Amino acid sequence: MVKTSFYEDVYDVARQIPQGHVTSYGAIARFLGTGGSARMVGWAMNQAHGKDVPAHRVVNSKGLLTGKHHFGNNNQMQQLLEKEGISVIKDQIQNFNQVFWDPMLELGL
DNA sequence: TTTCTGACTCGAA
DNA sequence: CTTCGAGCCAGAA
Repeated sequence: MVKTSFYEDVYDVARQIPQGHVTSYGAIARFLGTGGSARMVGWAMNQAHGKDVPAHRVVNSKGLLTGKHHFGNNNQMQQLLEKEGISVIKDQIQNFNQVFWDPMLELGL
């Protein structure tokens, strides 16, 4: 795997998130080896607009839709997630541990 | 080079 | 419940 920029690594992982599943910024950050630079992942997602990156499948460690405000409408992120079979109530993903997808388990296997 | 910022995370009060 | 501080790091100006 050719390492280019931090962003491409983030996008690459995000694109591999299965439909109906989500992961956290921190999980991606740890997988990339950047450790606690979860902020960078979120920042990368900010630029993910216009790319094939399902940013709506990336939430914070609590399963909260912290970045929903960047999807345009306040409820677009939730709509997308529910469309994939994920229940979201008040920005909180239900059954979070059941829909959580850890890149370490799939890509780092 | 320095400074600032951020869709984070954890712990503490 | 809320608020705060500190750690963390890539990129832009």
